[in-house]
Amino acid sequence: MKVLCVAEKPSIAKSITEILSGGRWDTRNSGHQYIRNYDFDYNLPPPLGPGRGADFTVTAVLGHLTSSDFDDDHRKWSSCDPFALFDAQIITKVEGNMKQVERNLQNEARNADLLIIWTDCDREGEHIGSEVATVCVRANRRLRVKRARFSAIIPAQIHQACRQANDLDQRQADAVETRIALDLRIGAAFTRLMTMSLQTRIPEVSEQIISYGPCQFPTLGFVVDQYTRVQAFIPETFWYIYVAIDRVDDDPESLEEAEARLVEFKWRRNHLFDMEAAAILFEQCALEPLATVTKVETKPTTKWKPLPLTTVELQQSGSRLLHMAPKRVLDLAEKLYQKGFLSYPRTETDQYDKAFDFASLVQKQTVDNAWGQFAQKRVSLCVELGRLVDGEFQTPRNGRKNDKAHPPIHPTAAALNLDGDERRVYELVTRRFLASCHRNAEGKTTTVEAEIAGEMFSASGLVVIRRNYLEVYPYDKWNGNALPDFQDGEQFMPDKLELKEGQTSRPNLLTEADLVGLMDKNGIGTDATIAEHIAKIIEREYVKEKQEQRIKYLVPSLLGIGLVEGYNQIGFDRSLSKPQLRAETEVKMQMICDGVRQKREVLDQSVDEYKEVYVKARREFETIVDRVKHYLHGQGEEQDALRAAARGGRGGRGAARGGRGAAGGRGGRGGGAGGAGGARGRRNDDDDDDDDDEGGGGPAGGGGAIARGRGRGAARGAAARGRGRGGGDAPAPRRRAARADSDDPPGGGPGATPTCQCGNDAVLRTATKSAANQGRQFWTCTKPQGDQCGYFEWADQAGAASAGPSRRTNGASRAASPPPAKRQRTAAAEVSFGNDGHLRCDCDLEAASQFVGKEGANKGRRFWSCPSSKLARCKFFAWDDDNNSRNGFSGGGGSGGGGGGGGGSGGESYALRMLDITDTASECFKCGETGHWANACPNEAGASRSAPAGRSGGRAGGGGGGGAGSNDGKLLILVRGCS
DNA sequence: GCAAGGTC
Repeated sequence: MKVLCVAEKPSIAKSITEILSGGRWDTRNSGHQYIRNYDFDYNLPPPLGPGRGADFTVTAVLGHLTSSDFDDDHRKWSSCDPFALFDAQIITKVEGNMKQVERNLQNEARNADLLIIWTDCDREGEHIGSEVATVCVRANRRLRVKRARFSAIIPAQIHQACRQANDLDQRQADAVETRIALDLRIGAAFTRLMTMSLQTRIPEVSEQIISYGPCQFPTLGFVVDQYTRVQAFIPETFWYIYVAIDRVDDDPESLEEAEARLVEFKWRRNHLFDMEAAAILFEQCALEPLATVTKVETKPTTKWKPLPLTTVELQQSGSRLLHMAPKRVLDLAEKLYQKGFLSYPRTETDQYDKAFDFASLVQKQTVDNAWGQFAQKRVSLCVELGRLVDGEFQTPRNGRKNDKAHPPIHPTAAALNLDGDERRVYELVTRRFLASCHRNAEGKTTTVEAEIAGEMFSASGLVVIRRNYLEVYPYDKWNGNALPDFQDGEQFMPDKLELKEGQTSRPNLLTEADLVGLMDKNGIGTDATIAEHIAKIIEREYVKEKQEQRIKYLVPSLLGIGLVEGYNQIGFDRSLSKPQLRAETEVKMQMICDGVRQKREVLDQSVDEYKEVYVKARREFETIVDRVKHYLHGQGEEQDALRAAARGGRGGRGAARGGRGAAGGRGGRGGGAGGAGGARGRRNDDDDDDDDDEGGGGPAGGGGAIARGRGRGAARGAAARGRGRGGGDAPAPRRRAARADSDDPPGGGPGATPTCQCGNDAVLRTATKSAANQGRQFWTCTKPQGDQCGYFEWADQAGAASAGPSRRTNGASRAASPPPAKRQRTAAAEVSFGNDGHLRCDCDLEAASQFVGKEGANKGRRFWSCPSSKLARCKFFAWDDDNNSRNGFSGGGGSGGGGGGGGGSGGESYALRMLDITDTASECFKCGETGHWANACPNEAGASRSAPAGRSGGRAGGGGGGGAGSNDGKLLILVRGCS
């Protein structure tokens, strides 16, 4: 009995042969350079075979045998209206060098009694199997056809699959045929429509193919979407309390050392978008700065080793870590596979079979110069025990994916003579494999929680105990930062207690690795084709690559944006540039597989739907032309920036963005490095980990300290001084837009479109970034971000009080924009003194006065606070004898140093004031001396740290208008007043 | 000249 086995590719044919033949086979040419025919005897028991002595031949195809195209009447572009392609006949035939493959099948099938299909166990595999069966049966009508189903290339499964071969699943093959026909009709029709219409209308693209494809367009859509998101981003300012302590007693040698040894505490509230609220809470802390440690907890932690490697992961990590295009990574892996160094590189599987032979594969790596020692150390134990055992070794983690055809990508042989990018890809795969065979890294984290005036802060530290897999996997970073000892219940005086300002950070454009991930997640393309789709939209010039340092970002081209915007403006139910359409096709294919719907029915319905879309697109094609022209010919800022981006200017953080221009007029604001914080995605992170990194630093966005902690700067020398960020760290406090001197334009009442400072109608946008304001609408300048005038106003506040706030914010004392997000306060709350002349607290209650009873310099001093009971009490506080504060209530802001500007418009009913610690008004309320604060009182017993000598005379920091930027020695404090 | 999916 003769049995013909046909695999999807030569590699599988060989593997099957090795297993079924027991290592003894003959081989023949097939007529195709890549395909061999293997002959051997096999014991195939009934019912399929005769038992011993079945005469087996194993061969392969090279993927799909046939290709599909339109008939002659429709193949030429000029032959028909593209619309006709929806109904044109499709001819499916074997072409080109596949004819050699076909001939080999025919020759082998003629003498065979049984055909066993060994294609991959997925939908495409089923279709390829049906193609094979069709060719073979045509050559031999008596041929019986069976399908072997296997989930891994391991002996037990392969033997079982052979003996229990069942039938081909025609439904799956039908589903693929549906996909093939739909893709061809839709792709060709839309591509011809777009290319022919645009080529004649727009000279710049007269030579270009403007293609549409159900995968390439959503891919382009992802790039454009992200670009739009970057463009639309409006940074929001937030505030947070920063606490840090230096637990080392010696003075630091340098500024760097001083910075490095600070233990930073994160505020449990993270940050607030309401400056008032943050300032109130900060004030509360500043008045009672002594911190109490409420919890010290140390627990073990692990950094997880990487999962076994899939194709998508290989492309993503190759792109991130090796900075290669995903397609190049895959091409090189393919080469390495053909040379026998790597396993099959197109796999969705991230779990190894239980019987996988790790030991011998690790053994093969012991000869490598770079990681051989690592492998040797582990393999000795391994060989000793004959298998991988838990302990030094651990079997790899299991992911959730299994394509039932291939194992995860792993090295199959040592490769000592590779160089260049081939070596780098091999190294990545091999290190990942060795890492996945090792143990997770182990460490311990310590978390210290501390309370200051009711506010909670925490610091955490990490000690790496065993690096384990990290030894061989340098792509992951895990660095310890041990915390000094803190004791539960201990009290300490922070070295820094600051109200800092930060901004939400702008999202980045997509990297290729990001895009691979998005496509994978949305089902656009397959592991083997994702890279091709990305390459395609670059080749079509819809998207440009932009190198920024070592990261490559994807920027849509003017053409790309124009196309997507054009289709979006036409307004289809389901946008052509979104992944939903592809997802729907996928659902339909699944229905065919499940037998719920027939191929013909799905095809007819889908074609009808796409015909409608086509007709609408053709009817309104002028919109697309218009949008493409708008971008290609337009001279606006955005177009210029995109052109610059395409040429290779800056790109990473928004090609067409003009920095923080929108926030103009914010003199002296620090935090130039804003945005580098934890809110960023991981895409810029070279770390290849996929799990829970420790740390993460402070709140997102950069920050400028508004108020410095105790002024130790002068006493300790420059090292401990403020960091002196660009232009002065202390801004004048952000002011509310509310002003009495309205310069409202006529007719600018509620409901009208406000005018920005350029004199144009403002545009209404929706905030997306901060949780606090998500979905909230605001008015802003219509110009591109880099060129905006800075006008900003929340829609729900705009024009709300025609007697009070201006609709416009222009003028010298205009609020810098964008303002903090905060609720509009009631009119009553803005008045600090009632009609009766009484001071009123934040609750708008008549403030109650009390006298300080506590021993100290302030004993007997009168102050005003909220009259409510302790729990309900607001944070209002004012010294009765503080002239400044009384006078300051009526618009005395703007004494702020550092930042300069902004402060002092009249009519503000409350203001943040900078109190200089050398002012008499700022004497320490513990000892009554000036020159220091209470939190650094050298005369105070019981503070955990004693003040360094000489501090009391030192007024730290310059604080002058936008100068050196240090604000040490100044306390920003909220005081309230009235006009 | 068009798509997307296999493969070398």
